This record gives sequence, structure tokens and C-alpha cells, in this order.
Amino acid sequence: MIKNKDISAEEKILNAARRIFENKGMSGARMQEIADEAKINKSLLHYYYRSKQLLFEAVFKTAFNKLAPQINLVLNSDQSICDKIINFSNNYTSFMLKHPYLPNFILQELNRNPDFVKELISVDNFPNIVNFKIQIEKAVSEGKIRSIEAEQLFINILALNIFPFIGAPLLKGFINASDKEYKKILNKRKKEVAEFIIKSIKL
Amino acid sequence: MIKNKDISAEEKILNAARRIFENKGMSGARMQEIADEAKINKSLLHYYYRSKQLLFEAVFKTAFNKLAPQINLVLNSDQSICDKIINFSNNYTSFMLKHPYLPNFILQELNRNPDFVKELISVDNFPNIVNFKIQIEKAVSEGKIRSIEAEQLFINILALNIFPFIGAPLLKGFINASDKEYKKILNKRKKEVAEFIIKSIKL
DNA sequence: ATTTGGTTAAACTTTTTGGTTAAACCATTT
DNA sequence: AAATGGTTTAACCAAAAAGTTTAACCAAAT
Repeated sequence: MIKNKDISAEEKILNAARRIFENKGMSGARMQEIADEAKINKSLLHYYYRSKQLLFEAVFKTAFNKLAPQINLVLNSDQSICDKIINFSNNYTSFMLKHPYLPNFILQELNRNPDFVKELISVDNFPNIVNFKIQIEKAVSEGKIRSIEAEQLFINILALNIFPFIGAPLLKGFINASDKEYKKILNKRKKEVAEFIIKSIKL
Repeated sequence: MIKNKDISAEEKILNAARRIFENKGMSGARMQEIADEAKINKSLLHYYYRSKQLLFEAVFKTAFNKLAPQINLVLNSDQSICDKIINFSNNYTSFMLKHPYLPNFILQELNRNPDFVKELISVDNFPNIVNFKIQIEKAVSEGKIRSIEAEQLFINILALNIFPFIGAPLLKGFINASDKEYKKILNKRKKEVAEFIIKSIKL
């Protein structure tokens, strides 16, 4: 059997659920709404994903698995510090411009349920700072960059790249930008952010 | 009448509602839970705030009115750029260490309902970038700081200060820090962030 | 002493929502 | 033609949650 007109129902559901969950969160989302969005009916939702909780977990893990590899590029690749900063700022922003609600979704749910992080940590490839820390401490002691703690630098890199997406509605208001103008600003940040960081840590 | 033992019921409700809403969001919060938290009964909730929606709006506006003045200090005070960066980074972080869920709460709800920003804009003292933009452009043309767009600098300042609170659960995982250790890191950021920014924009 | 308004308790109604069920439909496979 | 499995429809159930009502309580003001 296996009906393959374009995409399977299972995938339609997952995509619809992602859109709804990203925008309303777990508790704000309604199963009926997800079914409507997927243009299938509610029975089929439960047929594929037994419960809201399971559907949510499927969506969340898919989302997190898109984010984690990018963070790992900073923490665990063998590029130079400079390259890492340049590449991450460029790649991350490019990627997020296509999935602008993803960071907000992940952080929202982790704030709601901080213990969930513990579950994620046990999974493979959960980003960890140890290698990055070694790299930074070496660069500092060799006089390649100014003295700075790896943790602080890492937080700064993430903050400058991720925040513009999470804070978008507010920032748009503050700087008086339309959606289009704001998108332009974000595009500029692909280079801008890397420059900003490198200017700050070079000697 | 006016019973004034310590704080009024109205205020007890507002405080309880703030705690619950900050942590679970509008749709995750339960009226019964708020009543329990306030140690009053559910009837009284509706007596003071007719509906969940109205209670939520009261809480949200109170929260936003705590954030806005701080942003305005950057955008509309007559301090030097350097002083603004130093003072904001110090004050904001100190304040947020006492209200760590506030930024997440505000951004959460604005992402859920971006049109809400329009409502906020019409209210007094909604932060606006125009004055800051003039100040930055002047400083750039006078050669006091390197060339940078006001919008980008502003986003950077907010990102570096706000993100560590919104991203806390995830960052704690990445850098392997306990609550206590993470708090220490945040405390260091009061100085760290200002230094990071100033190093980046000086000539 | 009576009134008044904040407050409680408890029962109640209504609406929303997650989840279930059963029967029928239909395209494909056998 | 019969079987299979994905899909729809529509009705249904049970629990949760918002919101309402009513009677009683109590402390302060008159």
C-alpha cells in the first residue's frame, strides 16, 4: 500500500505540529488545530502519534537535532577560533532565517521544564564546552587573543547569533523596522557579528 | 474598610500570578494554581480580575514596565556611549538576577502574539532608537568609535545582556555548570559584557 | 447595633480539550 | 473479487479548566 502522494501523512503531521508548537508552545497548542494545519483529521493524529506528549517529543527532538550540530561546530571542530566565529555566524544566521521560530521554541520549552536538559545531555552529541575551553586557553596563553574566559566568549557568540531571532518582535518595535527591513538587518549580521566578536578579542 | 494587613489581596494576586505566568506562560497557567499561590480563593481572583485574560494583561504590563525604563536608559539618557554600556550591563544584570524569568516571559508572549507589540508601542515611554542612532552616528563621524550601525550595536548590547537569562537552561548544560556556578558566571558578566563591547567598538 | 465590603467555602455550569470508537470509504495489492 | 491498510466522518466520553452563584463570615466604619 503505502500511499506516496507528495509526502506521507506522518510527515505532514510532523510539519504541521512543528509549526503550531513553535508558535504556541506545548500547552498553547491544540490537537484539533494541528490536525487542521496538516489538513488531516484528528483521528489520524492519534493513529500515528498516540498522544500530544509523544507528538510533542517527536517535534522537539527533531528541532533540537537541527540546533545541536551547529553548536558542535563551534565547540568540537578543528577550525581556528577565527574561522569558527566567521563560519558559525554565517551558517547559523542563514539557517535560522529559514527556521526563525526554532530557537524560541527550544528555549521556551527548556525554560518551562529545565529538567528536560538532563535527558538531552545523555543523548549523543550533546554540545559540551571542554574542547573549546582547551582551545581558548591555549590561544590566550600563546598571545593569539586577549585574555578571556572560554565560557564568557561562548555565551557571547551564542547570544549575538541567537538573540536576534528570539527577540525579533521586541527589537522590530524598538528599531522601528518592518519585517522586510528587519530581515535585511539580520542578513547583514552574518558578517557583522563575526567582525564584532573578532574585533573584541584580538590583541 | 480597606484591609491593609501587610499587602492587599489585589497585590497578592498580582504577585502570585506573576510567578505562575512567568514560569508557565499564559496558556500553561491555571487559575486555581494562581489562587493557591496567592493563598486566596478562586472566587476572589475573578472578583478583582474578571478573567484570565485580564489578569494576564495586568501582569504583562507590569512586567514590561519594569523592562522598558532600563532600555530607555540606553536609548534616551544623556550619558556617553561608554557610560551607557557600562551602566546598562551592570544595572540590567543586577536587576535580572533578582527577576531571572522576566525576559523569558516577555519575549515568550510577544512571540506568541507579535501584534501585541503594536499595542505597547502606542503607550508612553516605549523605547525608540532614534536618539541613540543620532548619538552613534555622531560618534562615528567624529572618530570616537569605529564605524558601526546603531541598530547592530543596539541589538548586540541587548543580546549580550539578555540572552544569558533566556538561554540559561541550555547554557548551563553546554558549559556544565551548576546553578551556583552559573550565577557566578552571570555576576562576572556585569563587567565582562561592557568590556567586550567597548573593546569591539573603540578605534 | 447595623451596615458595608472584602473574603471564604462549596457547589455548580459551561466550555474546552485530549482522547476513543465504530462504521464507512477508497485505492492498491493480491 | 476479496483483502488490506490508510483515511475520513461523526459521534462520543471523561477530565480539566474557566467562570458563576449563593450563603455565610468577619472586621472595620457608621
